[in-house]
Amino acid sequence: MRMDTFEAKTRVAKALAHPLRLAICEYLLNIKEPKCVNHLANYFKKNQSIISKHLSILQQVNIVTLKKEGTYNRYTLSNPEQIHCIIDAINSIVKENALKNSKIVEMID
Amino acid sequence: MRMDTFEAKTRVAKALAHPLRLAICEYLLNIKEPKCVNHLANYFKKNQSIISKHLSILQQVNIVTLKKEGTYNRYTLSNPEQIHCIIDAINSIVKENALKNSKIVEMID
DNA sequence: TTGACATATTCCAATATTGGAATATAGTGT
DNA sequence: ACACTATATTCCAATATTGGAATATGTCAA
Repeated sequence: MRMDTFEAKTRVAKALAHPLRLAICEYLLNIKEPKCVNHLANYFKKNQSIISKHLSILQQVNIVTLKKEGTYNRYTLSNPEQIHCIIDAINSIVKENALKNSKIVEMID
Repeated sequence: MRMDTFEAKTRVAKALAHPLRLAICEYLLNIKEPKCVNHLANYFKKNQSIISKHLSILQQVNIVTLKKEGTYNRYTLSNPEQIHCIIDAINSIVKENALKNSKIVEMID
């Protein structure tokens, strides 16, 4: 198995592996509209520079696309279907884990 | 938006965000059989301790399940369908990026 | 019990990621 | 040119992740 193939895949996975970046992706997925840095900063109650940096990380692996409109930089998901698949799958795993843990708690009680 | 929800999701995403762990998942997905640490160590040409540690990380978020058989610890994917979705989606994004980059190279030529 | 094998864990140094503050860049209107 | 707004980037200290070596645990069979 060639490991170098996995470097590119890992870059994408890493880009998603941060709570704020994952939240931004889920938000952009639901809102279905390009959103600017300031809007996201207000929405997530974070510094503009933090949001900008995280968007840059997402953009580097083409999870997100930037469209400039005047002074506004509006970001959208580049591949909404794929991001949808990933987020759904992750949510499903997390839900199953929560369910499993609650059953373990029942056994202890 | 509640950020604490994303902590659990991020744990899963982080577990996948490593070239060897992603490769292990893809391998287990294709092989469809529980594999032991030693087998994976040989296959990926890595130390037993490295493989064991990465499997432990995958197990902590229930990406992988351990079945003990004598001295052998055999690991399988806990949620093959979801992992399949995630890996397919990541591969699709990576492929699209490669295509896009090759087109940019064409434009330069 | 002892040895052999399979696996897990601990410790540690190197490296990577992170957030915050400050600074830089860029566009728009006056 | 200037101020104003939106965004990006740089620098830095704190924290997290990593691989490798050594060590510990666990199982079986002689």
